[in-house]
Amino acid sequence: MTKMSSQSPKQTLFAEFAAIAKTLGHAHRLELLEQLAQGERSVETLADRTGLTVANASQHLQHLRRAGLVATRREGKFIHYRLADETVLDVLATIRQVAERNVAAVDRVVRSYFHARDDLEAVSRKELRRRLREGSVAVLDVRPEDEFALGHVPGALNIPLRALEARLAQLDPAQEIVAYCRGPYCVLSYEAVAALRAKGFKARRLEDGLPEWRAAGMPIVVGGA
Amino acid sequence: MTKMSSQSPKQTLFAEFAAIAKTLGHAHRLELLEQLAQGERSVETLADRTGLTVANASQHLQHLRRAGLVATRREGKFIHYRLADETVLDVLATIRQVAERNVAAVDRVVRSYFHARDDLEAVSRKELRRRLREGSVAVLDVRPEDEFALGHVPGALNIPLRALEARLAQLDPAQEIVAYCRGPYCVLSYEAVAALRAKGFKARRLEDGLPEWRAAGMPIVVGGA
DNA sequence: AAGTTATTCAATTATTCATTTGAATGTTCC
DNA sequence: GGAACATTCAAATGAATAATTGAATAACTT
Repeated sequence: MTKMSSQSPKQTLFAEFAAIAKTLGHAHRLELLEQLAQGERSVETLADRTGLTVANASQHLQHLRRAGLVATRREGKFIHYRLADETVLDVLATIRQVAERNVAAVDRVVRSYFHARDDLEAVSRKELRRRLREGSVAVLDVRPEDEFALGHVPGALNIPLRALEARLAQLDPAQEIVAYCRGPYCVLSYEAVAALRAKGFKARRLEDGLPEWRAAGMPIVVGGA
Repeated sequence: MTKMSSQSPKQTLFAEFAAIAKTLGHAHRLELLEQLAQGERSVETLADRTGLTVANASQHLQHLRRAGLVATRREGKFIHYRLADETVLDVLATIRQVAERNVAAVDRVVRSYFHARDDLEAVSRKELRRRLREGSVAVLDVRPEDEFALGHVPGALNIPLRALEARLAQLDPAQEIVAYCRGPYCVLSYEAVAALRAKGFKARRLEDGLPEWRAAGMPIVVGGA
């Protein structure tokens, strides 16, 4: 990265910025970062979640670490990776923004697969916080248990999407339900809302997902089910 | 980019995001974008400013265009490139932020070459706007004439850095001077401030540069010297 | 100390990328 | 129409990157 000492300071900086961008320039690494946005993770877990081999995940993670995007912590035989910084999420968010605005293909996918927009309008973070205080809403976290354990919205009930059908009895049909999952492009909460509505529940999505909730400084509870 | 139709929507999106990031992952392209942040430019001008051959600049520009980061407009024999969107600047800014926070090499360069921090504290945009209204300050644009012509702070005097020494007489020694140039890592204004101070002027830098001023919604004047 | 497990390293192969060169478009000007 | 110019294209080169494999570390367990 910093081989040439004979370049101007500006060129040095641009080379470093480029190195960061280049590191973000791979779908697998973005997936790893999305996972890490939920919380700390071991290499094996990450490999599992992203469908990569352990060796391959390890390589990509090291790439991310060299670029300063993630950090590690050893605990026994495990090495836990985490995002280096909240600003990493900001970069991802701005890239999304550029893509949604300027890449037709992205706009198309987002429109067709995600926001069946007019239909499933999302609840804003502020609105959810207000209604949590009032107690006028039930919050449903449809992510896997372990992600829930790493942090969730206070008072949220954790029912992973695949278990939802079987556990409908735990939900109060009288109260409106707000479902959330991993982030803006996580389909879990969309599917949860669709499933709940089919069963006659009043349900909506939270805008984005837990990492964005956390990043916005909203309250988080850490710990078991 | 969009070859596989057999992937999930999320994977499609991540692949598109990665394509954008990868496009940003080259120092030359970042330099081109920095130039474009000043305003529209022809290929030859861009090649000139960045020290690239025309063919090479053209290739990189097309790469940027394919990624949706820049747009073009033909005018006679010239093809003018411009940023596709203001959000492109946001991505660059967040990458800078991550780099300054998490890459030691960047922090080092920024500290040593740029903010001789405590010494040359920058004027905020808001403060400059206020003082412009009051008329309690002289604004100095030290970029080349053509960049000045593409847009500048109202009332700014344009003296490119290399002409500064010769044109000191145009400046009022009684009034404080605020100098600016292309952006956070443009050295021109640092050097201008240093030069002015050496001559006994009271001078400070504007934070960042013109593109950021513009992006913040501050007033801009377009047109000749 | 030997075995187990999590992660990384090193070496290999296939692929993609950056740059240069010279030719090809498309536009203006005469 | 033909010369002059700005830009792009196509092909070729060398360099960098991604994924796989099997071996090497490093920590825990017994």
